[in-house]
Amino acid sequence: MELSEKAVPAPRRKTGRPLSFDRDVALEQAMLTFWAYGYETTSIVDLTTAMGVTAPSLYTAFGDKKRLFLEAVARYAGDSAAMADRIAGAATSYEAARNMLVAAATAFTGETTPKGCLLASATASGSADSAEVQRAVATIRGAIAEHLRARIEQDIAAGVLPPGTQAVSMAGLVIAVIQGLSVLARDGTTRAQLIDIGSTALGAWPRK
Amino acid sequence: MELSEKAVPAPRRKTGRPLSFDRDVALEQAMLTFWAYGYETTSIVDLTTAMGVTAPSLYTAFGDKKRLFLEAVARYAGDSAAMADRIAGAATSYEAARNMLVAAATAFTGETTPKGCLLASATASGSADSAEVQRAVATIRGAIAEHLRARIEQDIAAGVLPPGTQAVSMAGLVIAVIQGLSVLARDGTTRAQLIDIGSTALGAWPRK
DNA sequence: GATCTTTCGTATCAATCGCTATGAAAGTCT
DNA sequence: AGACTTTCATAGCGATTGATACGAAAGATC
Repeated sequence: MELSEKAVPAPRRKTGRPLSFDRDVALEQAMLTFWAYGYETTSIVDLTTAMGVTAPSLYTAFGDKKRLFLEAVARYAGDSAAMADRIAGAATSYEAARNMLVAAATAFTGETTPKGCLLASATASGSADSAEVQRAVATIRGAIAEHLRARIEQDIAAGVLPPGTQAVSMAGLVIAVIQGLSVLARDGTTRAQLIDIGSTALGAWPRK
Repeated sequence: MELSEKAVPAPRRKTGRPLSFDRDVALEQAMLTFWAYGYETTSIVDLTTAMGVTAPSLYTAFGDKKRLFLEAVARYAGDSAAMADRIAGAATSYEAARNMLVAAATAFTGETTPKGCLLASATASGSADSAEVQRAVATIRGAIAEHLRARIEQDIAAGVLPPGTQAVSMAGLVIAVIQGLSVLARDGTTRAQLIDIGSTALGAWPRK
């Protein structure tokens, strides 16, 4: 379960002038800004304004824009990792999928957070500069899909799901629907409608 | 069936020096560039390079970046409008949905076109500047969903689908899966896998 | 051919992009 | 206290952003 690799939060020297701001709070604000505007379309000024920090402080504390984004994604995925934990903990893969879909629909329509999914909204670009960013979010999606796939295989082996069940396709469907819900959430679709769509998707779940 | 409002291609004066380039070809290249890089992350230089046109020519022929994008989207949606036509023409709403999903999975993994969906990749940003762009692509998604919903209602009335069928949720699911397939296509998922996921989603279709 | 209209290529515009040089300030260390 | 280390705020770096001013060039109209 290493979705976020902890990314070495900071060396934290023993001497020198201490940070005048709360690093975690600033990172949280950066995450929300990236969540709202995406990676390339979030400017350093946007970040420094939201974080309440000057540009040099941002760079000394987080490296550069890309590393700040990756750290923000790791924090965001930390919440997703908790969701991934629920995959293993769920009674069945069906319930795991249902929990994921409902959690996604709820998170994507939060009132104190931007609409949609940070991972889905991160990159609209295929530029070489943001290739690493694209890989990072794709890796997280792949990891979540892999966890769900393994949980489905487990149900197949246990006889909860029919032998012919396509675990990869089922897991892929859940991920696709979740990312699709993010798009619809940005379009203004309500939480109730998103949950209905997620519930409808579960109709594709094989029954024994 | 007015998905793309034709957007007034150009006034086309009778006098003056004629365009030295093919406007349709240039628009096609602009569409492909936006498709690959998104709206905000596509620069004017990117466009002029791909279109083989200088910046002043681009502005005199297409207005500004936003109008060029909207016209490019209208052209892209023209292909989607053909897909929407197939909704009405399909024997059942199930086959309409199946055709849409397969067509999407195929288009999103084309070898001569960028990966994913232009509409899904257009905006990663919620900035005020691109609000109109976001509304435009959302409107197209809504129009396609509405066509499919109407086709589903038609099947319900004809007794092809059970009376309790949630047409809005079913149509929303198809749109969500299609937009999700775009994300997965960008991640590198193969065409075969995308088609499998689309086929799996159809398992949610109500049976009489 | 003269005139008019429009597009052409060249050379930019101000604004913003991500990022940093610089020296003063604020701490911890011996 | 004095030396050392790191962050602070100010100011600005070169590069790129979307969009144009300008005059020459190319065609239609008379």
